[in-house]
Amino acid sequence: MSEVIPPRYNFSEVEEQIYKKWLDEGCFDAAFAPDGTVLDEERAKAETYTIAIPPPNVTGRLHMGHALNNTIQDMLIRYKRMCGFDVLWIPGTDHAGIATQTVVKKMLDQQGIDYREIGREKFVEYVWEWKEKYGNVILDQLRKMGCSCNWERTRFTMDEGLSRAVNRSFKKLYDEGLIYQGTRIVNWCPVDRTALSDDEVETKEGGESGHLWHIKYPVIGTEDEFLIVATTRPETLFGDVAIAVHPEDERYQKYIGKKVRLPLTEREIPIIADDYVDKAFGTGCLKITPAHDPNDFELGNRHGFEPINIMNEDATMNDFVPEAYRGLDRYKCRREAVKNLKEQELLDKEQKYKVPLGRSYRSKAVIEYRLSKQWFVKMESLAKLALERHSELNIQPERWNKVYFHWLNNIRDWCISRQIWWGHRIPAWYHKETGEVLVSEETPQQVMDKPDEWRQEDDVLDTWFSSALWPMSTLGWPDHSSDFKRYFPTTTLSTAKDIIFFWVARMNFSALKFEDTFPYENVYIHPTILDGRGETMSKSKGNGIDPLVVIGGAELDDLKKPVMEARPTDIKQRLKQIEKTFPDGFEAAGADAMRYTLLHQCSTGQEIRLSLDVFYDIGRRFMTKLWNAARFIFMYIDQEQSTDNVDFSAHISDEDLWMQGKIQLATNKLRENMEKYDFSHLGEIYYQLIWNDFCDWYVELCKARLTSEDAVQRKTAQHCLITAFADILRLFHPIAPFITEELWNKLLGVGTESKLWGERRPQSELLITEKFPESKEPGSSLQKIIAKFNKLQDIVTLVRTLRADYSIKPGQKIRGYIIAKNELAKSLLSDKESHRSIIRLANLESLEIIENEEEKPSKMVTLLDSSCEIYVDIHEFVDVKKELERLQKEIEQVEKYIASVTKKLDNRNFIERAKPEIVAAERAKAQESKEKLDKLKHLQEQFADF
RNA sequence: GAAGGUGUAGCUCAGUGGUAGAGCGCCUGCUUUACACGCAGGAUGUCAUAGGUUCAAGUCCUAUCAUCUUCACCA
Repeated sequence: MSEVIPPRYNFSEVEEQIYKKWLDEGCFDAAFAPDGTVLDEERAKAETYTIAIPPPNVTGRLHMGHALNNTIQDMLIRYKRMCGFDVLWIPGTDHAGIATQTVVKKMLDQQGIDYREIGREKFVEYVWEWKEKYGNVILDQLRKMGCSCNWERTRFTMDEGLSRAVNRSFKKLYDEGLIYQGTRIVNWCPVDRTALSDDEVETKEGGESGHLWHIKYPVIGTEDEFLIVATTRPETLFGDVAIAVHPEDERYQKYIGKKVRLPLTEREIPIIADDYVDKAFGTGCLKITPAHDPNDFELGNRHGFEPINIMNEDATMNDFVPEAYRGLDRYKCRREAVKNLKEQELLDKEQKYKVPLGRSYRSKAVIEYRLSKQWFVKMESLAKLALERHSELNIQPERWNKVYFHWLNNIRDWCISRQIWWGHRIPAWYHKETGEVLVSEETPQQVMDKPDEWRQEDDVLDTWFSSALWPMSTLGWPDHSSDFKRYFPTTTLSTAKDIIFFWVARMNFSALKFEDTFPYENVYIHPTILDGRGETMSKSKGNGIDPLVVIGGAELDDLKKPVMEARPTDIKQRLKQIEKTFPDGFEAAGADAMRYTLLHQCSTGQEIRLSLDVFYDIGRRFMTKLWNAARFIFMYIDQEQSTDNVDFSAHISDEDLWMQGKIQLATNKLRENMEKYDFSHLGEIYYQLIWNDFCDWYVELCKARLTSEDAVQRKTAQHCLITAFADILRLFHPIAPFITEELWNKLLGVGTESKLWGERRPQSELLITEKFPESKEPGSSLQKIIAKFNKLQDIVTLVRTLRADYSIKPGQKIRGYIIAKNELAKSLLSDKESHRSIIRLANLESLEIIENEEEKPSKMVTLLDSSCEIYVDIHEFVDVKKELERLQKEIEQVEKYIASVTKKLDNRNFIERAKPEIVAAERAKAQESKEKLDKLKHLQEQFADF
C-alpha cells in the first residue's frame, strides 16, 4: 500500500504543466496543417468537426459569459476529438472598431496626445501597437481555462487575409447593387462621432424622464392666433421647415396653406396637411424637422422640403441657428431656447413626460438623428435567402428560431459606414472632380496612375461587416484553400443570444450569398449568466464574477474591488456580504471546478444564476471528491508481481458488472445529450455516476475484496476498480480536462503492460487523445444485474434506516434473517458476494437466509420489501410504542395508496380505455399493496405482546 | 404596442400523461481501513390561479396573474 498521489490536488501547478504538455505534443492540431501537410494520417481520413470561436474583442477581458461559452465549445471539441473526429477549433479576436478606438484614444489622452493632431495614419499605428501589446490577453485567459484551440490558426479580423475577404465581399455586394450609398437619417453618436446601425442603439423600457414643451407658433396675418406644437426637443425648432396637421382636423382646417413664424427667429414656415399626424396626440400639430427625425424626413420628402441640418458632428449647434445659440451643446441650447421662449411668452406649458431615447450601446450617449451620406446594405433579398434555406440550419434550443425569424422578417437596410479611423476602410475611391465612384478589392489602376485625382472613402466598415465573414475568412476565403475545402462549412457555432442579430443572422446570409451554404450546421445559444439576485452582471454594477478569480483565487480586497469601483447604492451591504462569505478571500478552485460548475448550472432555461460560493459547493467539492476517490484507488493498487499471473477474469462479480453497466448507461446518456446540444443534465449524470454509484456504492463494496487474504479476490477488485475509474476519466475529460489528465497520468504509472489491466488497457499516453467510450444498448443480462443490485441497495437502506430510527451505534452488530419471496431476491441472495456485501454495508453481524417465518427466532422486528422480508434481531433496543408508531405510519401510507388504486380500478372507464399493460400493472400494484397491508396489520397485532 | 421565456421543496433547478425528483441548505447520528469539501438517516410540496380535454394532468389546450427578456415606439 502506498500513497501515490498527494492528499490535496494542487491544480494551479498541475494545470499549467498539463496545458504545456498538450501544446508540446500538438494535441490541439487538426489533421492537416494550414498548408495542407498531413499531421495525423488516421484523422486525415476522419470526418471533420470545426468550430470558429466567437471572436472576443481585442479590448476584452474574460467574463463569465465567455467562460461558459468557451467551456461549452471546449467540451464539444474535446468530446469530438476523443470520438476520433478531425477537430479544429479556430481562435481569434475581433478588432472591435469603436471600442478599440475609444480605448486607444483614452490611452493617448493620458499621455497628453490629441489623436486628431497626430492624424489618421499615426493613430492607426498606435492602435496596432496597442493591439500587439494587449490584444491577446483574452486568448491567454482562454488557455488558463483549458481551451484546446488550434493556436497556430489564430486570426484577427484586421489580418491581411481577412481584410481581403472584407473587400471581396464589399465589392461583390456592390456590384450586385446590394450595397449602395444614400443620404438618410442615421443614428448618430455625438461622442464617438459616427453613424451606428439600428442594432447598435439601445432604448430603455418605458422611456426616460423628460419634458413635453408646448410651443406657440404665431400664425402670420393674425394678431394673436397661434398653433401650439408639443415637442420633447425644443432646440430642434431651428430646423423646422413646416407645421403639419391632419387634413381632417376641424380645429386647424382654416390654417392649412397659411404660414407661421418660427419662434426665436424671423423665419416663416408653411402649415401643411398630412394624414401621418395623429390628431389625438399633444395638440394635433406636428413640427416638421426633416434633418433630425426619420419620420419628419420622410414627410418632408413627400412635400418637397429641403432639410435643414442644425447640428455639428458633436451635437453642438451649427451656423444655421441664430447667432445666440451657435456652438452651444444641444442640451444647453435646449435650456436657452426654453428660457427665451418663456421670456417671449411663446411657451404655452411644460409637462413632465417619459421620452423614448436611443442610446449608443458603446458610449451610452443619447443618439442624435443625423442626416448624412452613408453606405447601406440592402437587406430584403439577403434576409429572404436566409429564410428560404432555413430548414438546413439546426438552432438549439429551438425557441430561438422564432426570435431569429422575427428579426429577419422586420429587417431594415443596414448602415455599414462608420466615421472612425480604426477598421476596414471602405474600398471605394472618388474622383475629385467628376465625383465618379470606383469600388474595387484592391486599389484600382486608375487611382495608381493618377493618385492626385482620386481620394479613398474615409469611412470604415461596421465591425460586424467583417465578423459576418468570420467562419469563412478564418479558413482562407475568398481563396478556396485546402483549409477552406476541408473545414468549411464549419460544424457548430456556440454563442450568446444577444448577438443573434448582430452576428449570427449576418454570417448566415453572407455564407449563403457567397458560398451557397450556411457557415455551420448547428447553432447553440447558451443561457445568459446572471448574478445570485437575478441581475445581469456588469462592470457598472460591480456584480460580475471574474473567471480568473474562480480559477486562481483572490484576496479579500481584490474581491471587494469591483464593488468599490462600481459604487452601487447598496455598496455597504455588498461589501459586508463579501466579508461575511469570504473573510479570508476566495481560495482558488481551479479551471475544472469552474467548468463543471458552469455546465452543472447550464439549465434548459434562458439564464443561469451564479454566485461565487457555488463554485465551491458544486465544482470544487466535486473535484475534491474525484481526487480522493483516486487517492483511495491508488492506495490499494499494489504492484506485486507475484499476482500478475492470477487469472481474475472468471472472478468478476455482480457488483463489477453492475458498475460497468452503470458506466455504459451513463455513456449512452452523455453521448445522446452531447449530440442533441442538451447540456442541462450533464452535471447530474456525472454526479450520479461518480459520486453516488462509484464512490458511495462501488468503492465501498470493493473495500472488502481489496483487503482480502485471497490474492485472486484482491487482484480482481483492483482490476475492476482501475478499469472502471479509467472509463470515468475518459467520460469526464471533456468537462474537467486537467484533473482527469493528471489522474490518467498517475493511472498509467501503474503500467499499461501490467496484467492488472487485462484486455482493457489505455490506448493513449494522453487522455486528451484517448477514445471516448462507445454507446451500447443495454442487454437483458445487464438489466438483470441492475435490478438485482437495486434490490441489494433497497435491503441495505431498509436496515440502515431501521438502525437510524433506533439509534443503534455503528459498533453494535445485529443479526438478521431474510426470506426471499421472488426469483430476483433468490438470485441475489444465492450470490455469495452479494450476500456478504449486504452484511457489510448494512453493518449486520449475520444475515441468515430462511425459507419461512417459523425458522426465525421470536421477537424480531420485521422489514417488508416487495421481494423479501427481513427480520432483525434488535430486541434489546426495541421500543414497543415507537415500533407501533412506525408500523402505523407505514399502514397509513399503504392504505392511502390502496385507496387511490382501488378508485382507479373501480372505474369502468379506466378498465376499458386505459392501455391493458397499465391496467395490469395497477392490478399487480394493488395486490402487492394489499398483501403488504395484511402483513403490517399482522405485525401490529404481534407487537402488542412483544 | 408586439413577440418570446419562466412560475415545482427554504435556495438553484430536473421531470417522458399513470404513487412528485436531484443538488445545496436544514435536522439527527457517526473519527465505519480515500474524502467533515466526508458517511448514514430524516423532514420539507395547494406543482402560480381558474377553467377545459382525458379513464387519468405538474405534464396537453384556453384564459388570468406574476416575473424576466427581446423588438417596435407619435412629435
